[in-house]
Amino acid sequence: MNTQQQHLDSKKSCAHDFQVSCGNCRLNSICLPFSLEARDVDELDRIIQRSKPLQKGHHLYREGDGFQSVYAVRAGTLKAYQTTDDGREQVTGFYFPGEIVGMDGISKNVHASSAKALETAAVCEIPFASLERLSATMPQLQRHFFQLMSREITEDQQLITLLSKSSADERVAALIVSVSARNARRKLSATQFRLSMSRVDIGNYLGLTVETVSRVFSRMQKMDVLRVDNKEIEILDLDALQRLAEGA
Amino acid sequence: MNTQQQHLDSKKSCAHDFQVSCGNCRLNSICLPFSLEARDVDELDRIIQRSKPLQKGHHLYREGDGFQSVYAVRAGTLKAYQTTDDGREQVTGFYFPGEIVGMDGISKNVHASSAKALETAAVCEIPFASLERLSATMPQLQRHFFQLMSREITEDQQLITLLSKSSADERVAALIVSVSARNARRKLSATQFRLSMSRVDIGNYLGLTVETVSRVFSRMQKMDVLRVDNKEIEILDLDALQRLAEGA
DNA sequence: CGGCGACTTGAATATCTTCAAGGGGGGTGG
DNA sequence: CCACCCCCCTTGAAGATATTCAAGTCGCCG
Repeated sequence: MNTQQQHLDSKKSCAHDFQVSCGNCRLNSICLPFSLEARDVDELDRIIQRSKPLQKGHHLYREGDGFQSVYAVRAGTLKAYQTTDDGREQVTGFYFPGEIVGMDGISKNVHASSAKALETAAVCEIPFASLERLSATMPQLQRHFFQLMSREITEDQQLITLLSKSSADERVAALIVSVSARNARRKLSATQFRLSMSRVDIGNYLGLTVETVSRVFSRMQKMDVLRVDNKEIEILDLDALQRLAEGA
Repeated sequence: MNTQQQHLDSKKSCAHDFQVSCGNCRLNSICLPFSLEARDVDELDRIIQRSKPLQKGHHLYREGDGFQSVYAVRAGTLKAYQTTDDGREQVTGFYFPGEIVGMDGISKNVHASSAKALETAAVCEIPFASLERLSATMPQLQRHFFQLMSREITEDQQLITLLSKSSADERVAALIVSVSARNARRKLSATQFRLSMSRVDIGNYLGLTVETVSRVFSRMQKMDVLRVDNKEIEILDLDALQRLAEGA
């Protein structure tokens, strides 16, 4: 890819770039550029702003902030959460590299949730107005973004089903399986990884208390399905875990 | 609106039309045409297919069906639901007139859920390929559809919060408040209406058993917040109900 | 080294579910 | 037109699951 190589070179000259371009990003096959032609990727590249790393605990945006952009996660993990009227927090999702966060702000031009880095993270900012403009001329991009939003919908609905129908064991199993699958998608180990989120966040996300999450981990360890060492997870029996997640 | 009147007349000549056009639809201010100019509405009109009524219990589409279109509800109520691997059903949403159903199919070109009429219903079918094409030339339509999808995301996330954090009373109260608000949006009574869904569907949607839903209704009746007569609901104290929904 | 936050574990309690039984309304067929 | 049946809804009592409260451990950062 000659054009990509040129891009790479031209960008390297700028000391403020933290990553070069979508064209040579390790994640481009699962991220927004997916299914775009090389020349279209370059166009997309031009509207994307790569910012400096986001420190652990810092916010990408907050509930109520004006909506300007969606963000592709490049490194690290984010959590999205809402605060209820009475001050409680609800984690609505975790976002891994290659995934898009911030689409909840489109509807009202205001972010409906906050996004916070669970560990040092990096994101690509995609100004939504530019994305809309580009989408009008690039049908594939328009389609792909529709698909990404639709995927967010179906994933939320899966979580709804999980919260509505499943026991504590099933919920935790489903989360671990999900993290495992998303790791595999990025060519990382599906069976050994570090959970970037705390037990509190997990419980919050799954509608359980910390204590319950902890107990479930212990139980699964006793069943030789998992090996848990603080945040380090090793899946010993992925099949069993999947069966658990589906309510066996 | 002269163009609308013409439209109306020209359509009336066709005996198979069940409704005339977006231009004179009672719901156009809350439905897809929202924020479009009159001439754009006409263009939208041309791609929309108005079908004959959908009988109670019949499916608009089923999980696994190829995705072709999204649908605007014109009359009646639909429920969307998924079937889990072990055969259980999860209701993921109720759809009232003016609302769009079927967006979950965009992501994989296959419907991720089924949609079924809870009472005799009518829908406007919007072929998605045409909508995409039109969106490329009508920025407002593109934007509005992005917004509708984003709204579905934020609504799903609200349901997630409800399922994750709220007691049975709060869940039921929230549903009633939601139905009330959606009625008001259509200029119907916010305090008196007929619930088109069964207790089973309500429980399924809210992650509760039928019995629990029934008990909650009874309790609220005793508290003089609601008057419940089978499916007929009268809200006696909307404030109290809202406070309940927010966890008072 | 000290302290604080995150995690684990146990016992008591609450909420919701499950199981069981009965009432009522609408539709169908006699 | 009435009777019957089926489905939906309601209510009660027993039981299960997760929460709450409480205490203690572990690891990390200052």
